[in-house]
Amino acid sequence: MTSATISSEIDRERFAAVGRALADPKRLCVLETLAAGERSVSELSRDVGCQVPNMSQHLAVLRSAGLVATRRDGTTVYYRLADSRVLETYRLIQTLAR
Amino acid sequence: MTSATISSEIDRERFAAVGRALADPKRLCVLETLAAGERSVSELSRDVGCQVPNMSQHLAVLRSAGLVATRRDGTTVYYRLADSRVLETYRLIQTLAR
DNA sequence: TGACTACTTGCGTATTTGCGCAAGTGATGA
DNA sequence: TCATCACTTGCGCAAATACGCAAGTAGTCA
Repeated sequence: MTSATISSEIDRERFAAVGRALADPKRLCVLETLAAGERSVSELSRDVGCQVPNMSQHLAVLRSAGLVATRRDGTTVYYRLADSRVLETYRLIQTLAR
Repeated sequence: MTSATISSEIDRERFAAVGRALADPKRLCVLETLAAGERSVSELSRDVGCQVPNMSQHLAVLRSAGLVATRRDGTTVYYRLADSRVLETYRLIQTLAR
């Protein structure tokens, strides 16, 4: 099939939320880091280069878009990619950006 | 390969521009419409349901992200999807949005 | 219970984005 | 050249977003 299914406005709003999650370089950096394995918030904060509260907010965006998942161990929260399609999508976007 | 390549900040900025282009429901509606074939600005404006200047701005975003291409015929500008990967990416995003 | 670590949330601010409306540009045809 | 159609650009405003900093919450351990 070459033609697209026409979505409802409500569905497009959800799809756009995924787009928004992918619309910030710091969040993309998070995805790249998580591709190597799960990381805590403070680790991500250090690797990406921003403050912990700011990282927490970025992670909330990724999380509510369903791109990352979490696991708690004691006081530490570990984030991971929610699905292999996340990286697949990001790679496609990379090839798309000329 | 499962691990991701770490990009430069400059590259991630370009990738994020693609994300931003995909971050608005009206622009996603444009992509769905263009999946059926090229359309003029006024046609898109009518189909998507917004004013022509607004559509022109949305198209500029999609264009500068490299997602759509144009062809001029007289006074009419026809827009089309720039690449089959655009729709491929959008479909992946659709499956990703739970 | 109290101190500590790890993270989240609230708040104020600067920047960006989407939109409507008006004005500008560019190609066509009388 | 002038009028017209199709589109783009400029401008002002409201809403959304990213950020830093302060405060709050949650789990652990003495």
